[in-house]
Amino acid sequence: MKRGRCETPLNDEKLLRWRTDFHKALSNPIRLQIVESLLKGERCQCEIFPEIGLSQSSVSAYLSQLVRADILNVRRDGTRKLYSIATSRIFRVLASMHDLATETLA
Amino acid sequence: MKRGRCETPLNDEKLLRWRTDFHKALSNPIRLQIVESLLKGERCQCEIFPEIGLSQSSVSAYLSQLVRADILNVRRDGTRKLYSIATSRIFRVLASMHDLATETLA
DNA sequence: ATGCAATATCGGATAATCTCGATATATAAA
DNA sequence: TTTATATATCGAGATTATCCGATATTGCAT
Repeated sequence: MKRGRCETPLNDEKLLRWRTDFHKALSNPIRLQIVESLLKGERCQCEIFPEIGLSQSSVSAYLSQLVRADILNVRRDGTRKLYSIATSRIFRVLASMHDLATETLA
Repeated sequence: MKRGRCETPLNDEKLLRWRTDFHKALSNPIRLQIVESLLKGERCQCEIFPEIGLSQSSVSAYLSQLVRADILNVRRDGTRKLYSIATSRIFRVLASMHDLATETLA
């Protein structure tokens, strides 16, 4: 009985959790702004947090949260950490969300 | 200086708020389940809340929240209230979110 | 090793969310 | 008008989120 190449068929519970965690991560204006500020490319925390206007510790925690939600990637660059949007699929969802918002508010 | 048919050009602040409110509304497993249960069509609260397994008052509040976030529509039908997904654009966003989740977890 | 700059973590204060039971309101029917 | 059903609102306790300053850690250069 072939069912595709997935051994453990996608658990609905896990799927639901992942989706709510995704939404929770973007349910805060600061975090959404951080993500939006990465649409044009990779940036380090040291660039992000002064322009956000929140303490370094808060922005650090927010960035970790966004990474845990699979929304951002991190990589080291010497003493810094560079953050970027995890996958092109995230771009697509963000774009469709922006469209939904503008059309709904229009 | 023509700028399209929108008098007050879309305020970024309002847009950001709407988007975070949208995500917040879907950041709870119960609320996401409620929305998903409406994918097949309109239903009343009296159908929804027993299968959700939460108190009537909680589900009532959640439904109002989803309406306020422009995710659901309501209409009266006698003593009941029928809820449905607000627009087809919501369907599209939900579908793209489902795809993102399954692909990310795969 | 020492110092510096970037990032992470901890403890805590305040605010928001979740959820309930109890109660109030609204609609329709008898 | 009274009753029954569906929905809404209130008050409260438990949990979680938000944010900070202080402190720890990490990696690089000197």
